[in-house]
Amino acid sequence: MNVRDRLIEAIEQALHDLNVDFSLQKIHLERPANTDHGDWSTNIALATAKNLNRNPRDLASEIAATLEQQSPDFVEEIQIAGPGFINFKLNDAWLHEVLVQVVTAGTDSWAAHNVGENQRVIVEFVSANPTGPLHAGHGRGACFGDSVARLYQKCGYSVQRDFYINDRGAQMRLYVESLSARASNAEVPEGGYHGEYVREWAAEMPSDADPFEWGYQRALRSHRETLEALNIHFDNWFSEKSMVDSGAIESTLTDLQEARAVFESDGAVWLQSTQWGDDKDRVLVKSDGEYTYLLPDIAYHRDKFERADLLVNVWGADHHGYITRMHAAMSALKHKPEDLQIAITQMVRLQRDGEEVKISKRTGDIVELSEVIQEVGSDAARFTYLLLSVDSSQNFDLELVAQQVNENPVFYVQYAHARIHSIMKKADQEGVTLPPVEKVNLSLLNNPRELAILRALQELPETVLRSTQEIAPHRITNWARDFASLFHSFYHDCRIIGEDIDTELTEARLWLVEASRVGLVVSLDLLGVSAPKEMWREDENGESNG
RNA sequence: GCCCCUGUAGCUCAGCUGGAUAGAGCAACGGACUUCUAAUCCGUAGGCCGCAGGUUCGAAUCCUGCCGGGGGCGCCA
Repeated sequence: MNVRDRLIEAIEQALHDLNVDFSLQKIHLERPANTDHGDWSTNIALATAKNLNRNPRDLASEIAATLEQQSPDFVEEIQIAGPGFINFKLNDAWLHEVLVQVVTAGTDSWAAHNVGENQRVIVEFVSANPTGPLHAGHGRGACFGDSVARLYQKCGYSVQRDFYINDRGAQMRLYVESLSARASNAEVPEGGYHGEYVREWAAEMPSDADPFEWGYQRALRSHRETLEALNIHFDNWFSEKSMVDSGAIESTLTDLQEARAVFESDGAVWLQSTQWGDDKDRVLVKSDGEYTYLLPDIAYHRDKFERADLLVNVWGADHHGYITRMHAAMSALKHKPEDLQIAITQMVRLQRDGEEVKISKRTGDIVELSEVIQEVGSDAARFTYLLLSVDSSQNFDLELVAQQVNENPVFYVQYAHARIHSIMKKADQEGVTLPPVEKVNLSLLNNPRELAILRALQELPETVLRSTQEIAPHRITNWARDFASLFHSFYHDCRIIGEDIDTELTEARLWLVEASRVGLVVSLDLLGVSAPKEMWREDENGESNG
């Protein structure tokens, strides 16, 4: 049992002994921001005092006194502070235990959880129309979705990544017509696609090719290549058209009819989504007999629920209005709305040197995602996309993100990892043999820099869990950046290898370095960012000075 | 008009399942290389947390209203 759970248990016991009813309260144990307030703190006295009609500080004192009597050996001091907080100062040994736990778990297991219990999750993201290249905005959804999938995996879920392809309907038709028109030097149809890429692709298209099939494959290849450049791989590319052929769309409609969720009016078939809180009913089949986008999408979600227990969708801000109707449709099909989680990503504005970039210099169109990756690199693109909460709109400055400068945190974090490998290499060169961690005197690690690293590592599992629950990978990005900072400070203050460093201390610090490596690798992996073993800055002449 | 996101240091943003003195990066200023990579570190300065009420022992955080920014409100996808 870890320290936190043991503390909670001790508190519960104390409350029990005092006959304090805390059934309404969960015992909240947190690490105070200010280390003067101890290693752990609880507000339980504040939270329960009111119902008991007691003074919180008095209650806190009683709880503390009871705790003192049965206090676990690792507790060094218990203090009452402020309006009634109970603060625990722990022996540093608890952090040395953390070190052992981290290196024992290693990069595969540290911060991993079982909460998923192998439940199946489908994360659906990007799902761009196969009518043209991905643009910079798709990049955010792509990196976010992939990182969310990694988080679910880390939490013990069985994860699949889905890409839904709208390969039928009006948009697809217009795209194919535009492609054919360009191929034969005809006019692009009304409402068609005018982008430069249509010209380029039309020029590639063999004269005997079927424009629909060829155009579809060409767009898909473009998506796939761009996503692979970000190291994003989908398990399923799910075709909308395939559901027409398989009859899945028709049987979905039947299911909805049997659920009494649809009605006919004005020659159209409607989903009575107002039954489930929508502000109006929605058309499923138009009066001309065509499906709207909604019905195939419902059929697709029905299919996903056959393959998974939990669905996570990543949608752009322009789709937020569809959440209610999709939840309504799932409710009609007897699924729990909370089993369909929908994350909305806000807009991305591309900039260069602070100026908004609307148009690609190369194509004259919207800037393609592939151009962004080419300009800044995959690691910087991913880290930057994942730096902010997706609830905030993002200014993505190409100039800044491409630069290997201080303002760009991705290199700062990666550099911490590179430094670790430098240390390992040095240790190797110096012929240091590192004994197993149980044989090393970890109590020598008492420098505030060293202890700060262990505190942060201790927090990573909880950060991972929260990131997953909140579908918020930016928490990991921020953890990684803060952690890199702690590591750089430690590195600066604590020499690890040298003639004037005691062998025992070298050993303890090397294990701390290894634990740090675990933390960095775990967090970078959740972000899909590489952990390089070496990094050399290029000088002005573009030459490596390493 | 209705719905969603958002407003925190000069800039970009964390913090928002209520907690103690509101944090980080960058920019500014001042320091630190004989070292395992100075792509680093240390320090200083910088705040009516959009505004006004409310709930609470306690509000950046929750509720209501208002103001500003972005997005969405089709038998389009």
